Amino acid sequence: MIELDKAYDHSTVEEKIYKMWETSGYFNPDKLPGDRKQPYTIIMPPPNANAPMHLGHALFVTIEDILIRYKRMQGYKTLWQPGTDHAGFETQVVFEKKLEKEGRSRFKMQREEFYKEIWEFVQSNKHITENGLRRLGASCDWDRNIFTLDPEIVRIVYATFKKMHEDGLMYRGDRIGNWCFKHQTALSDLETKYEERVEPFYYFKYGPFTIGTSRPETKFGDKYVVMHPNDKRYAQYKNGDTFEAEWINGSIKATIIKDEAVDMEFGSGVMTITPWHDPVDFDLAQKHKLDKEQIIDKFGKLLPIAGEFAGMKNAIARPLIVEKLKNKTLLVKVDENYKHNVNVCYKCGAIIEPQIIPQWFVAMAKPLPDGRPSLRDMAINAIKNKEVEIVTEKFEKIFMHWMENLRDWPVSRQIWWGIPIPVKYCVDCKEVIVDTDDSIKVCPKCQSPKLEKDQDTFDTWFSSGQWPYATLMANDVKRGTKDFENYFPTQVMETGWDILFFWVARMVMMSYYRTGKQPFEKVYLHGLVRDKDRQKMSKSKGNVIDPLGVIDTYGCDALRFALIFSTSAGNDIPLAEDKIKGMKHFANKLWNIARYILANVSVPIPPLAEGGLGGVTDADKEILTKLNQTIKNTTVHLDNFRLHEAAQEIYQFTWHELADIYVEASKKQLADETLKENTQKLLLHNLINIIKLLHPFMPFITEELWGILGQADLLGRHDLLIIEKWPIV
RNA sequence: GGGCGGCUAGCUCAGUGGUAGAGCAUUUCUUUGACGUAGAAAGGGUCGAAGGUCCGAUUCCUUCGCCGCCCACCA
Repeated sequence: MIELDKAYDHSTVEEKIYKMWETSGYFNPDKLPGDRKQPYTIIMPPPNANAPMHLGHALFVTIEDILIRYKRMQGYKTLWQPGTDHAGFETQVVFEKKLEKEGRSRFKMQREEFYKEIWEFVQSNKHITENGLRRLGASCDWDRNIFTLDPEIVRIVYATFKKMHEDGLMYRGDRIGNWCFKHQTALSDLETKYEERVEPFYYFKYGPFTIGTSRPETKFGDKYVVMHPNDKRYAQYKNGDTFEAEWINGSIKATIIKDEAVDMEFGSGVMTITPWHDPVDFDLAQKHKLDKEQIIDKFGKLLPIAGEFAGMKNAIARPLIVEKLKNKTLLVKVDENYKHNVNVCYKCGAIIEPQIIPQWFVAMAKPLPDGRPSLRDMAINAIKNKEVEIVTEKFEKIFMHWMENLRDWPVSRQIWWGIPIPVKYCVDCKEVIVDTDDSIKVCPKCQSPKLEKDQDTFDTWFSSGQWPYATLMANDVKRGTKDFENYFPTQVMETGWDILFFWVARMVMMSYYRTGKQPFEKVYLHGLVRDKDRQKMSKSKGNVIDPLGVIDTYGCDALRFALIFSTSAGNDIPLAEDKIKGMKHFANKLWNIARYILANVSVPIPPLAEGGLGGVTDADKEILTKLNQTIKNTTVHLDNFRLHEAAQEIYQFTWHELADIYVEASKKQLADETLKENTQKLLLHNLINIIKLLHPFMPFITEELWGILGQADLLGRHDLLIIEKWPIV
């Protein structure tokens, strides 16, 4: 007879069990036993290779691992495709901070040198991330592990770029975009945020008009004054009229533009425009075909047009310019309490300066040359037709709303850590040459050998947006598999709602574009893990829970169960250490149920599946009914992504039915010779079933107990629990 | 400005057209051999407010009140 320790000790179990799984090969769908035909695939959202483990990792691993383990037990050919992400901008920002601490800067480095260092930095952190996933119990197929900068992936990304370029969806445009001075790169709208500021709002005399602005330092070149066509005050002026206006650095010849974009109620109801540095002004200038002039350079300094202010940072120049205008008696009044939103970089908080800098864009609303709808419309249709379903419908609404207002996507970044844009420009004839393997040495149009490489890299999301098919296609090249054929489209994409637009939307669009199919059938979105007061966890608040530390203290299973226990899809998750502790108690409860059964049951009940199990006493009948209900409900909940309800169901049964009631009843029944054998069978039957039901949630303790039951000769023939059959009622 | 969501026990949250649920916390009792990381018992909620539909509403509809989030953004 095997006697268990009085308490479950996770520290002696987890590493051993994980190794057992990994060497078994069962993470790899090709090595799963039995004749498995139906695939079930989840592409793991690749964690940033450089990011330290946080609870977000623990949450996504737990959810995806539950789904995968569940389906594996149900006999599916399960592939959970892991990978890590170079995370272009994110990683470069982290690395630049590191350089800053060392008193260095990328702007004083060679590009190759910088790239090499950051590559090594990422490679060394990558293993830490991957081992963290192992400690969380992730049953993903490490044989297929892949990195976003692997050459096979890059080739697929380039092929997409080339096709988009040929199809006229990828274009290089002189459009206004967000510019971060600190990082010296363009950013998409998603990568900026608004902050409320109170700043002075100035009214200046401009010829016969009074104009309002919060940014006098951009106004040097302003030579268009815009007013509403219905503005009765200025009915005597016509569109295109000109006049002389005394301005900051002398007299300016100004032109009147009438446009309904002007709000007569705001400010003075009249404005001058700065098309190079303001999106609204830019649109107006495009519409009326007006000149555009750059006032501020890429570093936030005023250009020579600013006269004596040239070379100054705009913030320093502003009060001086106001002072000068005041001395020229052009300052009318100042509103000191003007509250407005300022666009800032989401990483560093530096003010974003709109700039016209040539960037590559993907057309979102342009129909495809092969007759298919635009990228945007394909994604909208996918949701409407339910080819892609987002779990919890509210996100479908949010998704649609965003999609319908989508603008073209700028995909070039002026950063170095990323996939270079595979384009060369002919110095002589300006031809744009797409060269995905660096093989073109002379201009195909004018034969000039003077070619310049595009210096930019892709937005990370341009490559990760292709991740579902790119990983599978890359596997096929690297490993000679038929993964794309076998596993695409995938079944579930599980990720945080915060990257619904960044990532999920892009994956849907690009997948339809490249493969004609949806990348995944379901999207399950999880929330943010917060502390018990619903505060976001952050280092500065000191409320961060380190998942690996928690695993050391309470065990991985306890952490997983706590994360999943009272959360529904899409809602943020408050997690306190108490909760994890409570779930450790639950693991211990399960352990002790097994301990009791091992001490009291000596006969195996082969063949388990072939019945012979019936209730004799009321307690017997009751527990069998409840067990069957639990199996049924758990299965239905899992099928509908209600993981928390499934967890609660099992918890309730295990503790409050099996332990509290039946185990107690069994003590008397075991003493009665006429009931003894049947009671033993029922105890074992219940234990085996809850171990199976719990396995996706608490993989370590269940696998350990399974092994012990096997050693005690209570299971008949058995393999690892990870591939046992899911109970069926 | 547009959109989405929440409001249920002290706390954190599930759930439901038919007499309200869990975990934690609180109180009392119990050291009988599965487990004191436990067991037994108890207290605690007009399910945000008002109206409507219904035999019946915490659940469906409307309005309102707080709270939160997303998107857009005014010179």
